[in-house]
Amino acid sequence: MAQDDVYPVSLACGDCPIQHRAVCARCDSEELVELEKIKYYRSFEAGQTVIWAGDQMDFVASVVSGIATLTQTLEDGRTQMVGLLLPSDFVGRPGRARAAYNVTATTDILMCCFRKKPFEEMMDRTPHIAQRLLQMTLDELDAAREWMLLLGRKTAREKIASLLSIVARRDASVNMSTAAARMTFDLPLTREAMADYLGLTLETVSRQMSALKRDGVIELQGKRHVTVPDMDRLLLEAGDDSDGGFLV
Amino acid sequence: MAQDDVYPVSLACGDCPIQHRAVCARCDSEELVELEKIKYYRSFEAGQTVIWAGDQMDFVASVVSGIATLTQTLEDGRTQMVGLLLPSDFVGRPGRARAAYNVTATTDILMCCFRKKPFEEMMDRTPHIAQRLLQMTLDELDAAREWMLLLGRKTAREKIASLLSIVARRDASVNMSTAAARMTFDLPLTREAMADYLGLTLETVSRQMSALKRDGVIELQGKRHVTVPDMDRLLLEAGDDSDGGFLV
DNA sequence: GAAAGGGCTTGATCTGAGTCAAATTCTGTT
DNA sequence: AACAGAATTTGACTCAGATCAAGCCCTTTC
Repeated sequence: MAQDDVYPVSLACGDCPIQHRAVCARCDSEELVELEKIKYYRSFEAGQTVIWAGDQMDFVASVVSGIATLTQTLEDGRTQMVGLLLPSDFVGRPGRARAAYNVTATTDILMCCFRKKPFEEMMDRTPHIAQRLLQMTLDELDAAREWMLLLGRKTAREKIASLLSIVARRDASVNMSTAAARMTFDLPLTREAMADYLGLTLETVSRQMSALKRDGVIELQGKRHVTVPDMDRLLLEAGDDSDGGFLV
Repeated sequence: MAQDDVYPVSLACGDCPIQHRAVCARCDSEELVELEKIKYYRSFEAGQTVIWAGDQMDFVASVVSGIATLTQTLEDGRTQMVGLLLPSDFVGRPGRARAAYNVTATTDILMCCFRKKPFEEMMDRTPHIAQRLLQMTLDELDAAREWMLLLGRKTAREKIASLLSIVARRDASVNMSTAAARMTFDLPLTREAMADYLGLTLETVSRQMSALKRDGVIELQGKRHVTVPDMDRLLLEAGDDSDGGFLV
């Protein structure tokens, strides 16, 4: 994906069919053109820390390609992942200066950045941007709260099933397919990262993955490729009554 | 508190010394006057459900007095509190129609409401409101993420200590006192509500409260009045390295 | 002031997930 | 193809917190 083909569309538009990806030709609005003028790119390798908690943040950014994680840490090293940054997701905030969590690249990533000052000035001129940013933040807040339910009240098995169904759903929306009964996807996380996300240990994650496999809920090809023979069964295991609505 | 004395200041202003309370005379700005024109009030008794998950939301609102909780529930009844609504806190969102969680009054509450349509029109005219709302939402997101760390990685004792220090801090900011070493405050939650907030059972909450009392970290007068002889000790028990920054 | 009921505490026991340790599979490299 | 190192799985054991079950302490009510 060449840099110059990329637009940070999620900031300008919430209605694109491929809204969770970075490129959308339909979005060539005025705001987008303005955003284009003040953007610049930074790339990071897998494993690199993009932002340290406590860092002075003089920019905001949106992920163009790759995956990064938001994590919080206790002094003694216990860590909890608090968010996943996927292409088109936004990080940083206007105003206040210090980062509240670490952002680490899981794969090689490319980020589309805006220095804070011009970005804020632009927000003042085009209310649409602030409103879109508000929408996105509210969605993230809903997702965070759904995650709180998972962390506080679900069993290890339910947690794993929930995570798998979220990754599957995201994958489905990328592929634009309707939610098929049977589907296959890649797990972009190590067992350790899954554990940090779910508030478990990696051993427990591994055991529950094996259990789900033994019970026929999932099939594994290698460690990272997952096939779900029956999506409804997986959702049942996840314990969500609603039809989902997780956002990742 | 007479209704007519009340302004939903948090929407108009983020800089008031009493920003987490509802009344601020300094805030008589133009936006505030506009907000005044479209507001109306609703009150609820303790125990009443203000909003059901899935409800059509045709209004947004800000708490004037009293306390309400946001909760999410699994089919089988397991519940997780995902937020606390205190005076000046905001609930609801422009755009999208359905509520994602239950809102229940803990005490009698008074809410300052705005029908969605006029509120959105106003947001279009005064970008300041959208930006302020964005700030508030980002603060809530940070708080939610800090809570995820608590739910995923802290021990029962640390969870209790964290909750106490949050309530204490909020109380301190209300009383405008500097963080004193020794302080006394009211716990506005039952043991069961604390359990739902912390992802524990009420028995465990009770046991840990007793343990903290036995160890001299807190003193209890009755069930709801807490004295913390040494705030630093409590913060140490909470396991947070940082100087806090929780928002409730 | 007796009874009733809700909130809270305490005890005994159980269990799901953590811990520690070892074996296994996968990956890339020479 | 053999090796090295990391990621993952599996096993044995432990323990923090859940569950089940009384009992206690306040209010409220008659």
